[in-house]
Amino acid sequence: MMHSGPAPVQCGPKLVHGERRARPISSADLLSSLPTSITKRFTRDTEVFGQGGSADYLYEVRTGAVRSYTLLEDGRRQIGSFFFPGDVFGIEAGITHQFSTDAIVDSSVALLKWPAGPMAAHDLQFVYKLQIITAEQLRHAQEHSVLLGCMNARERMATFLLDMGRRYGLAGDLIELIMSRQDIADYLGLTIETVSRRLSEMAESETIELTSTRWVRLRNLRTLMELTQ
Amino acid sequence: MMHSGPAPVQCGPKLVHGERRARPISSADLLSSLPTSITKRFTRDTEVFGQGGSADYLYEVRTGAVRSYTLLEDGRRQIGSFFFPGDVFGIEAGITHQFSTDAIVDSSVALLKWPAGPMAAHDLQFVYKLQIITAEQLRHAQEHSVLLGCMNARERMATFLLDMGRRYGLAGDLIELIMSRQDIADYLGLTIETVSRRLSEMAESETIELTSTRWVRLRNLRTLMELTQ
DNA sequence: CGAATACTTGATAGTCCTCAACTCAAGTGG
DNA sequence: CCACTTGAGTTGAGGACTATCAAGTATTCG
Repeated sequence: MMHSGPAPVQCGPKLVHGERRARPISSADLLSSLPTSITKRFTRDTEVFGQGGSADYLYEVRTGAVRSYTLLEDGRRQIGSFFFPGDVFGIEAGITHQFSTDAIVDSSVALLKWPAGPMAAHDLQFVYKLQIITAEQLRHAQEHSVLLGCMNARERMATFLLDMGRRYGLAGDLIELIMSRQDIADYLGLTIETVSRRLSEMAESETIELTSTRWVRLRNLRTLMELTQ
Repeated sequence: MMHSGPAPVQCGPKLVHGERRARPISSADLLSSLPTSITKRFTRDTEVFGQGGSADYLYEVRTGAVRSYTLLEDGRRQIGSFFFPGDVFGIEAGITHQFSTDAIVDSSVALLKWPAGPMAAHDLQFVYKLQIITAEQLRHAQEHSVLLGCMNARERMATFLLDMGRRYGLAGDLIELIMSRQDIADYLGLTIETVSRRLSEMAESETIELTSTRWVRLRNLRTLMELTQ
C-alpha cells in the first residue's frame, strides 16, 4: 500500500475521474487590496511566527519563500506547505498558531492585523475571500495527505517536482528548488537520503536533469506524470 | 524518520510547547440554525456525494457516520476524515467535489443548498461560521499530515484511538470503532494487517482491551498518550 | 583557499507490506 | 436449530522499500 505497487512499468496512482490534483494556492489578492497591511523583511531561516504564538496577523509572501511546519519534541518535523509570492498563510481556527513558519530565503512578507474581536470583520468581501483561500489550503492539505498516505518515494518526488514546476517554474522545463533537500524530505515524509537517491535515479533514467543541486530540468514530463496523475 | 525512533521505551512524538493536537471538528451549528436545510437518509456504504460531482450543498451529519476519501485509479484509497453527528462536511474551494463521501453505517445527513452564485451569501454570520469550520478542518488535515508523515504504525494507532475516544467515546474508557479495519487502515496510511497487528500488540501489553472487534477499552491512557502527546 | 555545510552514495537493518492460511462472526436456508 | 456460506478479522512467513549509519564528494561562505 505504502511501499506500493508492481515495481516494473507501474503506471502511477491516478485519480478516478481523471482529475488533476495539485495547483497553486492562489491569494485572490487578499492583503494587497487592503490599506492596513505593512511589509516586513525576514532573513533566511528566521521565524515569521511560531507554534503557540497568538494569531494576530494574516501574512502574504511578497518575495522569497516560506515554509510552515510542525515540530515534534524529538526533532521530527513535518512541513505542511511551502509558500511563494502571492500565497497567503497564517490562517488559524483558534487564537494561537498551530504551526511554525520561517523564511527559506531572505523574504519580504505583508502583514495584516486581524480586525479586533470576533465578527469585527464586517467586510463581507474580506471574509468571503478569506473563506476561498482557507478552502484552497484545505484542499492542498487533503491532497498532501494522499501523497503521504498512499504514495511511495518515487511517486512523491515526481508529484513534488511537477507541483513545484507549476508554482515556482522558470523557463518552462527548468525549475529552481529553492529549499534544501532536508526541507523536501520533511515535506514528503522521507529522509534526505531517499530524496537524494530518487532524484539521482530520475536523472539516471533521463526523466530529469540535475543542472545543479538547486536546479532541475524536467526532461520527460510524460514519465513524471505517469507517476502522479 | 518514518519508521522511527529508539524502539525500547520510546517516549513518543511530542509537540514542542507541549500542546494537544487532535480535537473534535465542531460544527458551530451551522446548518441546524438555518431553515433551508433538509434531511436525507443514507444506508450503509452508499455515497453521499462523489469526487467530481458539483458542490451544490453543504452537509452535516445528524446520526451515523460518514467517511471522506480520495480514490486512485489503481484502487488505493486515502480516507481524509471521519465525520460524526454534528460535523459539517462538503466544503470545497471550487465548484466540484475534490473527494468522495459515503455513509459508514445507516446515517441521516442534513443538506443545505449553497446560496446561488458567488457572493450571494449575504449573511455575514453564515460566511463567518463557515470560515471557522473550514479553518478547523484545515487544522485537522494538517495534524493528519503530521501523523502520516512522521509517525510509525504504533504511534498512528495510539493517536487514532485517543482521537476516537474524544470524538465518539462512550462510557469513559470504552469506545466503539464504528468503521472497519480497512477504513482505519486507509485513514492511517497502513494496511489492514498492520492495523490488526498493532491492536493485538496493544491488547497483549494491556494498553487496551479488545472487548469485541468493534469495541475497545482503553486500559492505560498514559501509555497511549506517551505514544502521541 | 580552507572550513563548514550540504549533498550523494554505499552497506546494512528494520518496519511495514504482501501473500497465504486460519479463525471468527453473522446471515441464510434447509 | 444447525450445517453452510460469506465476509471480516487475525496470525504467520517472507520480501520489499525505506531508514539508519557511515563515508565520501561537492558547494558555500568567510
